[in-house]
Amino acid sequence: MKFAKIPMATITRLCVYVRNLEELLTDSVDVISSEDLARQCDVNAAQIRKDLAYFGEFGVRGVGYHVKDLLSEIKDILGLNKIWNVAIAGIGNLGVALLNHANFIKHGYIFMAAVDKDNKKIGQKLKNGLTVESIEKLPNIVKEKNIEIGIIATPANTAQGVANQFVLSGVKGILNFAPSRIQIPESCAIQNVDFTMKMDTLAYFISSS
Amino acid sequence: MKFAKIPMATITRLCVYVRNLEELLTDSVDVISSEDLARQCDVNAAQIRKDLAYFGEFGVRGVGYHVKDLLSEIKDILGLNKIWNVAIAGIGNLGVALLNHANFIKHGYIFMAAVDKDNKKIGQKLKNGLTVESIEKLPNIVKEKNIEIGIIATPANTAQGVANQFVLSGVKGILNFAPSRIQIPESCAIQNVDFTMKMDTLAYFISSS
DNA sequence: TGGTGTGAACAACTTCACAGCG
DNA sequence: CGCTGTGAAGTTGTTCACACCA
Repeated sequence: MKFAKIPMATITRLCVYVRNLEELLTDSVDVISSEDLARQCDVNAAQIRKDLAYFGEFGVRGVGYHVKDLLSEIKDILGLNKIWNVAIAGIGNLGVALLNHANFIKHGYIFMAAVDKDNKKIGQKLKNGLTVESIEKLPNIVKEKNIEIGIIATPANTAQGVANQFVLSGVKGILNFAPSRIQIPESCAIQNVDFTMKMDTLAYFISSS
Repeated sequence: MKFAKIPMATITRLCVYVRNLEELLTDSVDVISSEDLARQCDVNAAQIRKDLAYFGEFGVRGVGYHVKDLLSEIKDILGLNKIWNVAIAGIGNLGVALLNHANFIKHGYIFMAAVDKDNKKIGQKLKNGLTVESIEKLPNIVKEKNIEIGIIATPANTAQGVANQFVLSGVKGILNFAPSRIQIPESCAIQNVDFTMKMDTLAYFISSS
C-alpha cells in the first residue's frame, strides 16, 4: 500500500486522529482499537485502518493501537514533530488574532515575522515581541529567518499580490485567510481558510431545511 | 433532477460561483458560458451545468447564462438574498476580528449581539455599537433579536458548552471557530472553521514533497 | 450554429467482510 | 480469540459525449 495516491480526505482525518489521540493521551489511555477511536472521531473503523495503511502498519492484531506510538507516527507523517517558522502578512484585527492564537504554538508553529504594507503599522511593536516590518523586506526576512510558511491575513484584493511576494521569497506553503482564490505555482502548497464561504454554506442549510 | 440528494461539494462550488459572478457583474459582463465560468472558477464546465441542474434550468442554449440572473438565482438557492441576524460568543482577539470583518456585512450577516462569560468583558462597548453581554442572557437575546446564526469564537474547551447554549436558545446554525468538533442535534446546522487543521494539512504537503 | 442539460461511462472514495496474525 | 490489514463490493461524485433547443 506504500505507493498509492493518498486522498485529501485521508490527510484531513489524520489531523482529526491527532487531536483525539492527544486527548486520549491526556486521559492516560494506553491502547485503543480502531472501533473505539472511530466512535470518538465520528468515522468508520475500516476508514481509520485504511487511512493508516497508506503509511504503514502501526497496530497490533488482536490488541489495537498504542496511543502514544500512533500519535507520534501520525505526527511524523503530518510533519508535526518539528518547529515551523511562520511569517504573517496583514496585521489587522485578524492578523493580530492569529498572532496571539495559542493553538499555533502548541503544534509547533512559531511566528518569526509580521509584515504589512501600511506605513502606520510598520515599526509597531507586537505583544509577542515582534516588530511589524515592511512587506518589501519579505525576501530578506524569509531567507534570514528560514521561514517556510506564510499566512495571508490581508483583504481579498491584495491577497494575490502578497501571495506572489511570498512565492518569490521562497516560502513552501501559504495559509490564505483572504476570501479569494489565489493562483500560485505547484511548487508552493496552499490551504484556504474561507469563513465567508462557510457562512454561506450555513445559510444554505438553514434556508433549505 | 429536482429531488436528488445534493452533494456537499456542490454547495461549496455554488459559493465559488457567487464570488466569481459578483466579479463579472462588477466588470459589466452580461453573459457567460459554462466553459468560461469554469475556467474562472477552476472547475470543469460540465460540473457547473450539473451543479445548477440540481436546482433548475438557468441557462439559454446556444448562448450561456445571464450573469445577473444566474447570480440572483444562486443567491436565492443559498439564502443570500436576505438579512441574517448573528450573535457571536467569545469576544477575544478572534471575536473582535470577526465582528469587524467587512465581508460578513457584504453578504447580509449582521451582528446583533456579542456575548462572553468573562465579567471583565461584559459591559464593554464595541466599535460597531454593540455592548458585550453575559452569555447567560443568550436565550433572551436570541428570542428578542431574532437571531438565527451563532458564531463560536471561544477556546476549544468551552466550545461545546457554548454550543449547547446556542442550541437551547434556538439558533438554527452555528459557525464554529474553536479547534474542536462539537456535538449538536440534527435540527441545528453546523460548519467548522478549523484553521489549525488547515495549518497541519499544509505542514503535511510541505513535508512530503 | 453553439452552448445547455443530461444519461452513461468513469474515477474516487468508503464500507464490507474476512483472511491472517499476535 | 480479537483486532488489524486489505481485496472486493458498494457508493458517491466527476467527466464525457451528445441529443436537444434557442
